[in-house]
Amino acid sequence: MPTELRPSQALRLWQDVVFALVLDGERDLTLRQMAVLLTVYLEPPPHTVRGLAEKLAVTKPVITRALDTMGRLGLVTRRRDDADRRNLLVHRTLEGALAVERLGDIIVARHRNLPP
Amino acid sequence: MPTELRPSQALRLWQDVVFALVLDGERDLTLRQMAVLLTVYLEPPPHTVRGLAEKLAVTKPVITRALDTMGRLGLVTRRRDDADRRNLLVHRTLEGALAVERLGDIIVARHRNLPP
DNA sequence: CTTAAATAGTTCGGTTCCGAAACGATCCGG
DNA sequence: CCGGATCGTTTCGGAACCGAACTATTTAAG
Repeated sequence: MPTELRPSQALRLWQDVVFALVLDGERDLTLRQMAVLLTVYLEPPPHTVRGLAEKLAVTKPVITRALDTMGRLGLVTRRRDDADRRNLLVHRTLEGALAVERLGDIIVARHRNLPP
Repeated sequence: MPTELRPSQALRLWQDVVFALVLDGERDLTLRQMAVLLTVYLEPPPHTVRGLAEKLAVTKPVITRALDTMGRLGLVTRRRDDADRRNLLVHRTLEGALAVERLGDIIVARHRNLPP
């Protein structure tokens, strides 16, 4: 575990990363969309609409729309579950993995440059 | 400066905090709105619409609308500058300071609970 | 005094997002 | 089979947000 982070440092880190995301100009993901993206890439599969909706405490259409948007951006794909064809499994993509990796690098870099 | 943060830890931290914000149920602030809020509370005054727009590389209406929303939520107030009455100075509020403080505490707590 | 520049706000058409409800597709127990 | 339950999507009206262009107020320059 890293050493303790002071509140002022934590806020500075958060501000730096938020700024990096905003300034990047690219399409801003909603906080909810970001939560979906990180869940898909950080937690073990399978990921279903129902499961994501429960985890985020939001309605299912929110997940459907988030997947629409992120699918358009190439960050995830949807595939039917052959075992139970009602289910829809969310899969990772190379592009999505790279985007998440970039986010991780941004956070690490801003954390490294934090004032003492 | 805290010890180095690994990318996997950084992403887990980001996910934890985003989840805390999403689950809080309260109306989600946009990333841009969050950037404005943190700038007002972490950087020295004065803060003008023009200055915030330049810093975020967005148009002025974006700032005006963000201040509208945050003003409705009681997170900031606007006051005319008596020295130059074209300017509008963004001021902090008690409620806003508490909200930012809560965010800092969330980040610190999630950082502390990070797996090794 | 008059004109140009600067500042913040407003209007416009279009896009995205929201929750609730209705909908079709699929599975399962009897 | 078949009726109910489950799953994801779509539809609906309403709200928020966006950039571009325009307006109103105030300052500064000539």
